[in-house]
Amino acid sequence: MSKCEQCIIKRFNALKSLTHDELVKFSDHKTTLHIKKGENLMTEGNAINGLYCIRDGKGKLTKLSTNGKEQIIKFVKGGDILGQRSILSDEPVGLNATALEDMHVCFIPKQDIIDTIKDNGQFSLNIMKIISHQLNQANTLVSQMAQKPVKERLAETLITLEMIFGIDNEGCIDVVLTREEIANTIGTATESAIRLLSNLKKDGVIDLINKKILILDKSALKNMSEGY
Amino acid sequence: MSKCEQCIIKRFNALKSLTHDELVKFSDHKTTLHIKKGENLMTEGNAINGLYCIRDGKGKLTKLSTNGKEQIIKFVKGGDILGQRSILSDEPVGLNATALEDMHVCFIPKQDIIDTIKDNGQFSLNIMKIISHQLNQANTLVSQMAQKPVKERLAETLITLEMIFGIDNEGCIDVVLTREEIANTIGTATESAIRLLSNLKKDGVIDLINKKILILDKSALKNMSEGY
DNA sequence: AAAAATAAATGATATTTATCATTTTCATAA
DNA sequence: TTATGAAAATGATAAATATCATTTATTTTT
Repeated sequence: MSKCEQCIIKRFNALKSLTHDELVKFSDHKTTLHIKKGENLMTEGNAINGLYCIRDGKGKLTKLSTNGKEQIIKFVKGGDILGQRSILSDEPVGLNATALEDMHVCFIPKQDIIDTIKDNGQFSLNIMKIISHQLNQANTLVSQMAQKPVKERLAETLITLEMIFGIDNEGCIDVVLTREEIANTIGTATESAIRLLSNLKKDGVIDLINKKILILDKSALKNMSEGY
Repeated sequence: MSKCEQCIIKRFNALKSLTHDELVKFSDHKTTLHIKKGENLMTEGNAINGLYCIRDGKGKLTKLSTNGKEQIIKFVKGGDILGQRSILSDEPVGLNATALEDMHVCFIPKQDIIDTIKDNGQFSLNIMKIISHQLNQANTLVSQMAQKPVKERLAETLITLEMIFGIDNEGCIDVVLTREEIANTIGTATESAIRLLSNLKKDGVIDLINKKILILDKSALKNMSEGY
């Protein structure tokens, strides 16, 4: 099994501030999971007993609302860590984490994380920074969901998806989502999302290639996301 | 000027884990502010150089969306602390904090907070817990805003307001909000909020006494907030 | 490769919500 | 105290969005 000390992924997240000894400890205690597309890594309401570090693959973080609809709160990919919020607040997991494609994930036991937070001030601060940043993002999202019409939210979401997942060699946003998942991201009915996407294609703003989306006119999308 | 060591407010927030020496240091360095109704304590986009601890009074945390509308993200009151997210992530303030009524607020310089986070593991953990909890709340709010219709969001909001601010001696929710502020909380037009409140009154679920709201049938509201 | 299942697309319509216009109520200061 | 302005309320209408029904396309299974 590969070792944390040599793992390239850690350069991109809070684990970069770990000492060599801490990395060795993590490496000794970690387990590696293979999550297949559609499977859950974490489930809303469950207790969690460690931190997940995504090596590769893509996932969605969702919340089930009381009316049974799924809301996608955030997308994740290699380098992201999951579970820190729940570990720190000692609350159950607040979101479902589901694989959008096969994922490799390392699991580090809770006690190692807690110990390291106490010992390593820089690590502690990095984790705080991540959560603080996520809180800011979530607040922004609340405002957007509450104030922006569906069309603007879709435009915003397409830009965000390209930023998160980048583009493939055809220029398409490098993630495959169903229309339903797009609808659940912007908080609208699937049919509404389909119609708006069709309109964007008709207007030459995007193209729909196989299961992926190609942004043709990003500045048009940007304007649209701001209500112009 | 009163001293942090003797302040009763600190029992209700992260400051309760401070040592006597730390409290004395905070007390020596703190300044006390009097924020009048309508005035801003923090402004979105500005840098912040300390932590605010609310002694008394009530406030709203808002965000201005690109179309110029105000979204209320959260309400605050005595015992709450403000600015921790910005201090930790070293980012500008993400929200405006505005007094809903006159407030007394203590300001503790950033460096004292940072030093204490490094020295006092329990304080550090408490701050993390607060932010983690807020992140969970914000994620829930995203889902509610995106998935629930306006009527359900209003019902939810009324219950939340009563939980946060409690009731006065007439049984009314103990905060005065304009219709516009209620609309900006649930993310709808002022007229829509007014109409829904009038309907709730007509149906005997709430009463509108002076500038305050009295919840008459909480279980009806609860059902309504869940779509029944 | 055909059949079955799932996802995407489209149309018709209903419902929700916003906007604009006007009136009424309430608070505040000249 | 009345004049002035703001907030609240109400009506009429328009726009946005959801729902339901149906068709077409795409995957998956047999």
